[in-house]
Amino acid sequence: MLERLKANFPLLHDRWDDYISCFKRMQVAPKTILLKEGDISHKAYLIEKGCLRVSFDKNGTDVTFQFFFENSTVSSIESFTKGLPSEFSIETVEACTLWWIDKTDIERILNEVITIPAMRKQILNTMFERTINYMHHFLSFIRDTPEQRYLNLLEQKPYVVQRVPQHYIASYLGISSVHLSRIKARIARKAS
Amino acid sequence: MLERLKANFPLLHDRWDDYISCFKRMQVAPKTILLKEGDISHKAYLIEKGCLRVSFDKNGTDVTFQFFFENSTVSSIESFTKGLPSEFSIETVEACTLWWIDKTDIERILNEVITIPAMRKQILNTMFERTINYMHHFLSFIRDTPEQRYLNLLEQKPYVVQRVPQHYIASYLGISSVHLSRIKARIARKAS
DNA sequence: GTCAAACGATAACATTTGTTATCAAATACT
DNA sequence: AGTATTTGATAACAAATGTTATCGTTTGAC
Repeated sequence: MLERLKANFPLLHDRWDDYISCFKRMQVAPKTILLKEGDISHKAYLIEKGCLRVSFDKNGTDVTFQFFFENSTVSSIESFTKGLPSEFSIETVEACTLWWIDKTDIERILNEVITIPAMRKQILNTMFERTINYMHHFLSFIRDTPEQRYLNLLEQKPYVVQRVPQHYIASYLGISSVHLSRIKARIARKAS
Repeated sequence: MLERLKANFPLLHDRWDDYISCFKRMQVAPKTILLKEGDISHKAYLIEKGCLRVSFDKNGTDVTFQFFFENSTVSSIESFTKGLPSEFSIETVEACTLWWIDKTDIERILNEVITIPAMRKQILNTMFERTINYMHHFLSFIRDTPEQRYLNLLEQKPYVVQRVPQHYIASYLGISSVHLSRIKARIARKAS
C-alpha cells in the first residue's frame, strides 16, 4: 500500500522511509467506531481496503453524511487540526484494512513537505478540491430532488449503492429509509 | 479601504504599493449582475460597502446560496481558478462600492506572497476556514429544520435578515418564500 | 442448523412543504 | 402626487416526505 503511494510523490523519495515508518497498519471489524462524536481526534486514517462512514447524532438518530473508500484519507479535520471535540463519529461499514498516523507525525511531515514548491502546489490543490467537493455536494441538496440525488449517486458513485446498507444511504441523501424505498420502487416502475 | 487592509499584512508593506495599484474602485447600482452563470470569471471583488448574492438557475427560478457583505472577497472560485464557465451568477443586492482585481494580477501576487512562510500559513488557514464554513452550512441543511435554520440565521447573522429581501433569504434557506412567511408567523405566534 | 439481528419493502396515516392566487403595504420612478 | 414594481402575508389546495407498524428475507453468531 505505502509502496504504491510512493510512486505519486517522486520528490519525497529520499525522506520516504522516515515517513513510512510513522504509519501503522490495522485490521478492523465492521461497525467499529474509530472516533466518537465529542472525542478529540489524534489520528488520521488511510484506507487500504474497506469502507468508512462519518456520521453525527441528530436527536437520537444517527445521520451519515460522508462515505470513504479505498485510497482515501479520513480524519475529523476540524477536531484533528484544532484539537476541538469532534462533531462527528467515524465508523467502519465493512471489515477494513487501515493505516493510521499520529497527529504529531503528520504535522511534522507536513511542515517539511510544504516547503517544496511542487508539493505545496499539490497540497493547496487538494484542499481546494475538497472545498469544491463540499460545495457541489451541498449544492445538490438545494438544486436536486431526493430522487435526482439518488440517480446522481447511482451514476457517479455506483459502488456506494452497491457496498453500503440502504438506510445509511438514505440518511446520506437527507431522507428517511422508507422514502428511499419508495423512490427505488418508483424508478423501477418507470423503467418497466 | 485598501489602506485599512494594509495593517493586516505587515509582512507585505514593501510590496504594498504595487499590490494596491492592481485594484480598481467601482460604484454599482442594486441588482447589477457582475458575473453571469455560464460566463468565465476574470475578476475578483472586494466589498467596501454593500451586499452581493451568489445564485444559480434551477429550472427557471433563481436560487440564492450565498451572501457577501463588507470586507469580504467574492469570486466564482472554480471559474476563476480553473477558467471554467461559472456555475453561478454574482449580483448586487444593494448599491455597492467595490474594488476589483484581474485574475492575472491576483495570480502574480499570490505566487509572490505564498513564498513567505507566515503568509503561506495564513492563506492555508483561510482556505481551511472556508472549507469548514461550507461544511457547517451544509450540515445545517441535514441537521436542522427550516425553522431552526432561520432562527440560527437570525441569531448568528442578523444583518442578513435585516438587509436582504425575504425571498432571497427563503431560497438561501432552501424553502419557498411562502413557507418562510409561515415560519415567521409561527415564531411570532409562539413568542406572544 | 437454529435463532436473533439487520435489512429492505410496503401500507396507512400525519406532517411538512410547495404552488397558485389574491391582497395590502412599501418602495421606486417619473 | 400618481403609477408601476417590489415585497410580504395569507388562504386553499396539491405534492412530497416523515412516522409507525408489519412482514418477509438475508445475514451473522453460536
